[in-house]
Amino acid sequence: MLLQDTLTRTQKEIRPIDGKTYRFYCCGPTVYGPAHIGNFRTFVLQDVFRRTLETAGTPTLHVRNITDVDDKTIRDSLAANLSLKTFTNLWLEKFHHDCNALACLPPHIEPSAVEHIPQQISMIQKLIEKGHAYPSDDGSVYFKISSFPNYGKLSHLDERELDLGKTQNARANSDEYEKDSISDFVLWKNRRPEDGENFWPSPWGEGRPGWHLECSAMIAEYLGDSFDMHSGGIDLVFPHHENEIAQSQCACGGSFAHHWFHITHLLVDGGKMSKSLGNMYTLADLEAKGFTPMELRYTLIGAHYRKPLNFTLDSLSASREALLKIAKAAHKLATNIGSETTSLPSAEFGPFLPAWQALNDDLNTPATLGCIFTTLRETNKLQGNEAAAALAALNRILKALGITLPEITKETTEIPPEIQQIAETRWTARTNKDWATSDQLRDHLASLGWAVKDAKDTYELSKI
RNA sequence: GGCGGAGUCGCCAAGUGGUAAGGCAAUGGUUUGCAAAACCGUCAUUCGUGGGUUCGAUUCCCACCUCCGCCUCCA
Repeated sequence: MLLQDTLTRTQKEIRPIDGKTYRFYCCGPTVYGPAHIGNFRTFVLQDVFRRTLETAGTPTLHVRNITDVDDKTIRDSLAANLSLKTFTNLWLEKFHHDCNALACLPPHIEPSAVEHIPQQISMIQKLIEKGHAYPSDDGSVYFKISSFPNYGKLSHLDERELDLGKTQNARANSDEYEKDSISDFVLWKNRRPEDGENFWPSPWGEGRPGWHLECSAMIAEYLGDSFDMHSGGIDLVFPHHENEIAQSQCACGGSFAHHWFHITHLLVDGGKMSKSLGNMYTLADLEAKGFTPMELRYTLIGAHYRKPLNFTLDSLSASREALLKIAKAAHKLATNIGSETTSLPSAEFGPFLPAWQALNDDLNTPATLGCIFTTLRETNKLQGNEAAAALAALNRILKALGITLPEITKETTEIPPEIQQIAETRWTARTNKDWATSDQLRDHLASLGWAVKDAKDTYELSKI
C-alpha cells in the first residue's frame, strides 16, 4: 500500500524493513481522563492501517504506550487524592473498554511509561556521556539541541520562523527549569513539591522523567534503534516527535522511524473541540445520546485521515443509515447464495477490488466506502457462487475497515399480552375493512410505544 | 508574523488537465385501504472570488476573500 510520509512529504510504499513483520509505534493516551472522539480518530485510523496491512498478508508488531506519569496525571491524581497508579489504572481501564467497543485491535505491546523509568534513566546517561545532554544546578537534565544538527527535519523547522526570543522571555520571567538554550527540552525533571510522592531516584537526584523521553525509551526497548513506522496525532509532530528523533538517534544511533504517519485532528461543528464550548464528546457521551460505538467508528473513517473531519451529531445518524444499508445488501447476498453453492470463499476482492484499491491508496477510507456502495448496487442481483464470492469479498473489506454490521434480522422482543390483544383486535378490524377502527387502534398502539407494520397476511409489532 | 491545511449539492465527503464517486436528507414511482417498511428511480453544465496558461481547469499558475489548525500541554 501507499501512504503519505510526513518527513518526506511523499507517498511511500509500505513494506517491512525486515521483509517479514511491519513494526510500528503509536503514541498512546495520557490516562488522566476519558479519551474523546478526537483521540479515537487517531486510534481508529491507526487500527484501519494495521488491519489493511494484515488483510494484505503482512504481519504487524503494534506497540502503543500508555503515558501514566506526566504533569497532568500527577496533578489530577493528587487532586483526586488517589495514588498515581490507582488513578491512572482507572482511566486506563476506561480507555481499554472504549477501544474494545470501537473494535480497535489491542496493540501487541502496550508499555507503561512509569514502568520504564530505569530505561529512561539509562538513556539519559547515554545522552550525557555523548555530550547531547547536560544536568542543570537544580537537578534537572536537558537535551542540548545544538548538539543535533538534524533537529527540526520532521516539522521542517528551517522553513518556519520560530520566535524563540519571545518564548525565551516568557520562560525567563517564570521560574521554570534552567536551561542553556530556550529550545532545549527537559529529559529529567527535578523533584518538586507539587509532585507529591511521585518521584524516583536518579544519578541527578530525585525527580521524574520528561514526557518526550518516555516514548524514546520504550521504543528502544521494544523496537530497537530502527523500525518501520511511528504514528500519532498531527499535533505531536512538533515538538514531541522532533524531540524523540533527537533523543533516540543521539542515544542509540540508528535511523529511528522509516515512516511517519500523522492523523489530522477532527473538528466539531466546523471548529475546534474544547471543553469550554461543550463539544468535547467521549464515547460515553454519544452512547448516552443513543448512538453505538460502531456508528462512531464509521463516522471517524468517513473522511480522509489527512483532512479535517467535521464531526456533527447528524453525521452519526447518517452513519447509522449507511451501516444499515450495507447490512441489508449483505443480507440479500447471503440470501441469494442458496444451497447449491460449491465454491469456497476466495481470497480475492472480486467486484470489490476498487474498494480495496482505494484503501491501499493512501488509506482513502471515504473513497473505499463510496466504492462499497457503488459495487453493492451491482452485486444486488448476483446469485449462487457469484453471490458467495461477492459476500466474502465484502466481508474482507469490512474486516479491514473494522466495521461490523448491525443485525437486521427481526429482534424477537417480548410483546406484552395487552399489546398483542390490541393488535389482534386491530387486525380483525382491518380484515373487515373497518379502517376507522383499525387506524384508531394503530394510533393507540403508537401512543403505547409500539409500531405496527402490515404485510399481506400478517402484521408485525416493533418497539418504537 | 511564520508554518501547515481547507473552501465541491441542504448536511457529510471522494476525485480528476478531458468534462463532477458515495452516504445522509429531499423527492417521484411501485407496493399499501391509507401508512410504515421494502424495492426502483431522480437529485451539482458545476467545484470560494478574479485573472492567467491550455484545444480544454474544479484540477496547474498568480492575486484576493473566508475558515481552521500549529508555533505552550494536546490525538
